Amino acid sequence: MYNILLMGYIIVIKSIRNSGQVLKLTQLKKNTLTDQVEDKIRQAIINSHLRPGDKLPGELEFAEQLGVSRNIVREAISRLRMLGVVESKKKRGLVLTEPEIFTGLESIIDLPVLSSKTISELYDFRSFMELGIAPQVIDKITDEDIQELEKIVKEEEENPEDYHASVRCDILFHSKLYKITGNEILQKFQALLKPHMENRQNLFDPKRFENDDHMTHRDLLESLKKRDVNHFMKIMNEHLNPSI
Amino acid sequence: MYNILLMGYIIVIKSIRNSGQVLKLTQLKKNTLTDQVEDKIRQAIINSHLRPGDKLPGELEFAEQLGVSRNIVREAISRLRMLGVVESKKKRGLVLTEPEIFTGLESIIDLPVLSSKTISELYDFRSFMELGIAPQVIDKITDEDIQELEKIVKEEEENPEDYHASVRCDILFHSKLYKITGNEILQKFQALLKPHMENRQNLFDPKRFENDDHMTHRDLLESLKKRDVNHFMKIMNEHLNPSI
DNA sequence: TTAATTATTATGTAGTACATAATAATTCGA
DNA sequence: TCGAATTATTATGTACTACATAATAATTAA
Repeated sequence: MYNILLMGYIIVIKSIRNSGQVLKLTQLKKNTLTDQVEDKIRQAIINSHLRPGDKLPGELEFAEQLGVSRNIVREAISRLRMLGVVESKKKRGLVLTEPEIFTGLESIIDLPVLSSKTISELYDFRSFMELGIAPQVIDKITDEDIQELEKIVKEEEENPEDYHASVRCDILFHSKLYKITGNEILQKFQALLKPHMENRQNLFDPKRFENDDHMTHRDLLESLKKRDVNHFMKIMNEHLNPSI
Repeated sequence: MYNILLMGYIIVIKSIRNSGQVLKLTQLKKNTLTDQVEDKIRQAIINSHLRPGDKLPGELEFAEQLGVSRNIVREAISRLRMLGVVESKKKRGLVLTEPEIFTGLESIIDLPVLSSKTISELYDFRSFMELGIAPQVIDKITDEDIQELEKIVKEEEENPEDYHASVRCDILFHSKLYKITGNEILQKFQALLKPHMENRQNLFDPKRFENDDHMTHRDLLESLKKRDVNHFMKIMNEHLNPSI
């Protein structure tokens, strides 16, 4: 498989019959100059083993070296700046920075462009983690953490009829578990999905509360007190997937 | 707390003493025009309830309406285009599209800008999921899946000394589990981290293989055959966290 | 010597110009 | 009259120029 450049298009040729037959063009993908320059700059960063804080060439230098207008270079850099990969200040030029890992996700999550399937998968994704953190939670949980969880559960138990309180406590309870792991990426991810969750009741399926033998936050908390991983995973699974 | 606009700066005033004292400027944050326009366009998309496939105003219309140069608008749109939120074709203008959810993450993951802490947390993040998918795996696994896993495990067992084969089989085995869940976001995420994992042996800690009573892929497979969630979670946890 | 002032320079923004491609409008031929 | 071919139109893609702005470097003045 190789590529040829033709009339501004990059034609990806996956297979060519040598027996005199016609070319088979399976994919046709146009890269704008901006795309190419963005890639070049990214490659330059990788190849030069730059680290956050290091200085990059100026816009004009990029433009000259790549033979494109400063305009194009600015568009490319603008993307990297949005992602938090570089910062640019007047006179000082470009400086490599450490980005927030979910900056890109954050900037699309609130747009009405994600399919319901994707949203649904995101929720599952989150549910996976909720269970998966069990060992870390058991490993790291302190007595203070348990006291805090106790408070949340008590507030929930005192308002058995208040739906909104239930939702709030649910989020509080699980957020606290995230926090116990100490994993900041996890917490960022959860914070990103939070606004969505609060608008979607279907996550907090009322059926879960109708069933008498479903696992409540109280059950989870009591299990946590035992500090038994396997037991906690079992209860958490039954809490998250009451139908199983 | 409120903001004022002064000489191109947005000055965030957090507190003002009324007793005749001077202003206290706690934060000074400059938003470039491009940042603002990008935000405007994103807000426009949200407020207009546009869906993928819908058409957006042209660059010039944005520029006129916002009172900025076309240059600025192009930079802002360029960012959205990179994220896969919009596509722009000549004459047709801008069209809203559904982005890949991890496009942003994908474009920074290979850059040498992430701290070792972040990388480490990412791996933990992945480890959480590896365990968290257990219920879905048990729920959805077919006999064919088990046969396929059997093949992978056998290949691993036939090359007990080959380190690279071990790593490859490890990835194959767990990737297969991801696939069984059917969650595409999960698979994308895993694919994103794969190149990193292959370069980092510390993930495949040799200690795991030194210990005689650690849980192997064979153990995981045999547990899967029983289709017992709790047992599988237990084994998976011991496989992932042999020290515990 | 140090503080104040003045260049210098790279980014930020504006504006013009033209190429290009996709669509719309028009013309031409049967 | 209809359909095909041609031409016009229009929005994006790229280039270039110009100037404001801010941060640094260089210079001058006390």
